[in-house]
Amino acid sequence: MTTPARTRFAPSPTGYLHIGGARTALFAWLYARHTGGQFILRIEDTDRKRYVPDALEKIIEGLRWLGLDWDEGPDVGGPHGPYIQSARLSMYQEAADWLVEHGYAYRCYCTSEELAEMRAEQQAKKQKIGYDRRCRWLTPEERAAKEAEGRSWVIRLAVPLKGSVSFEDIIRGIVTFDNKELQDAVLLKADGYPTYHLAVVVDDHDMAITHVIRGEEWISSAPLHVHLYRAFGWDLPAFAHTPSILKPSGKGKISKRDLKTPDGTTIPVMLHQYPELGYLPEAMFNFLSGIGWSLDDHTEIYDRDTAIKHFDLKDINPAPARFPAEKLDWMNGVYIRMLSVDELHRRLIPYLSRDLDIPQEELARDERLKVLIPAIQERLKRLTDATPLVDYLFTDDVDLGDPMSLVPRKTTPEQTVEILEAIIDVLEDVSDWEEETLERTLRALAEARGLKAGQVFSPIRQALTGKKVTPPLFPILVALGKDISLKRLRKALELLKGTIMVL
RNA sequence: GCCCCCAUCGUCUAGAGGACUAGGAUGUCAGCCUUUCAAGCUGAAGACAGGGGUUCGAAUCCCCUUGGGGGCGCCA
Repeated sequence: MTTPARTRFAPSPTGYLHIGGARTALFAWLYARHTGGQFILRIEDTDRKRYVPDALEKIIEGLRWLGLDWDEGPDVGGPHGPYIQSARLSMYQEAADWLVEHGYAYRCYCTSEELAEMRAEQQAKKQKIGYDRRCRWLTPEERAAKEAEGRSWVIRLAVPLKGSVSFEDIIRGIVTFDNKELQDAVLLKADGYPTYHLAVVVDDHDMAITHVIRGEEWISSAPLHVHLYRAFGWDLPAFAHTPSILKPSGKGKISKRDLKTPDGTTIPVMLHQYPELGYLPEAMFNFLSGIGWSLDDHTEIYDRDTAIKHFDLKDINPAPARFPAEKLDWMNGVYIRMLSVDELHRRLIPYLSRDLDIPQEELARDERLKVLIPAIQERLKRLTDATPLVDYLFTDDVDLGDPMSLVPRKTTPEQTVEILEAIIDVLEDVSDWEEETLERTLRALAEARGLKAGQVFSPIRQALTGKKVTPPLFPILVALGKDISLKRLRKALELLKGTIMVL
C-alpha cells in the first residue's frame, strides 16, 4: 500500500467555492483517504482587499455538503495550527527576513506607480514584461538612502539568473522552466502580509504536507516554490496540478460567473447553488470525481468508499475538460431513483415547503404526498422537479384553463361530456377507493364504450390536476380521495358543458 | 509577444507498442413498453487533429504544424 499522505485544500475567502475548486478539493480528499492519511483545510486569507465576509462560511458549508471532512482545519484545530494564514503572519515575516539575511531575497523599494510606469514602458518598447530587478542591485548605501526617505518596501525572491528548475508533477511528469523566465516575485507585501508564494511554501512545509494538489493555473509558479524550498533547505513535496474545468463552450476555464451553454441555457458555477437546485450531494460527488478521472473503463455510478479504494493521483487525465452538464442531470436522476421512498419523501420536504409555501411539518405528515412519491420518483432529475408534479394536491381550486383541454385527441367535446358523465357515474359507485379497483373500473368503462384508455384517462387527468403532464392517474385519484376527485370532475364537466353551449 | 501545460465519438472518459473491427457513459435518433410524461429495454449514427519519423507492428514513443488551456500582479 501507499504511505499515508497529508493533503490540503487551501481556499481563499475572496469568493465562493466554484465547481473547479470543489473538484480539486475532492481529489485531494480522495487521495488522503485512499492512502489512509490526513486531509487538512487551510484558509489563505492574505488578500485583505478582496476579502468577502461570508465566503469562508459558504466554502465550509459546501465542502461538508459534498461529504468532505478534514482532520485539521480552522474549525477543528490540529497540531499544526493555526490554519488561517492571517493568524500566522509572524512566521512569514521571520521566514522572509531569513531569506534576506541569507541572500535569497531582497528588499524592493519600488512603488506601485513606478512599477506601472515600468510596465507601460516595456509594453511600448515591446520588451518582455516583468520586474526589471532594479532594487536587486542596490548598494547598501542606496538602500540606506531609500529607507531614510521613509520608503516602504516589499521582499522579493532573488531568482537564480542562470540554469533551470525541474520538478516532477504526478499527473504530467517532469516539468522544466528556464530560470531566466522566472520573476523576482514578491514574497512579503508592504502591509506585512505574505503573498501566496511565500505562504504556501511555509505552510505546506510547516503542516507537513506530502502532496501539493492544486489547479493547473499554479504550474507556472511552481518553479518559484521549488526555489523557495531549496533556499530554506527543505524537502520538496510531491506536486499534482489538476486540469482545469472549462466552460461548456470550451472557451476558457470556469470562473465566478454562471456558465452559458452553446444552446443558451445557464449552468451555475458555484457549489452552493447546487443544493438549492435540487442536486443530491452523493450525485454531485460521483459526478465531480468523474471529470478528469475514472474508476475503470465502464463504471459510472459508485459510492464514496469505492472511489476512495480506486483513486490515485497518477490516474488523473491531464487534459482540461468541459463541464458535462447533461451528465449531471442524468446522474442525479439515477441517485434519486436509488433512494428509498421514505428517504425521498424526507429530502423532498424542504423543497416543496419552499416552493409551495407550506410548513415542513405539515408536509411531513401529509399522507397524500406519501401516496404520490413512488409515482414521481422516476420522473425526477432534480428534487425541485417534484413541485409541479404534486402541487395540485395543495390547492382548493384547480385552474383548468381552457375547458377544451379536457377534450382528448380524436374525440369531440360532446363525446367528452358523455365520457365525463359516465366516469362520474361509475366512480360514485366505487366504495373501495384503491388504485387497483379504480383502474379496473375505468378500463372496463373504456372497453364498454369502445374507447381507448387515453380517451377516458386524459379528461380525468386534466380535471384533477389542470395539467397535461402528470404522474400516473391512479395514485393521484387515491391521493386526492373520492370526494375531492368527484368534486373536480363535476366542476370540469360543468365547465365543458358551459363552453359547448356558448359554441 | 514570451513561457508552461494539453490533444480519443458533440460531451465526460477507457486505452501505459501487438488483446482495437478503438470500449463505457451521456446526449441525439429510431423501435418496444405505455393513460400523459418519465423510467426501462433494444438498436443506430458518432472519435484516435494533421504531417513526418522510430518499429516487423503506433491511438499509444519522438519531432514539427495546428488547435485549445494556463501563466507573465505588493490576487490567490
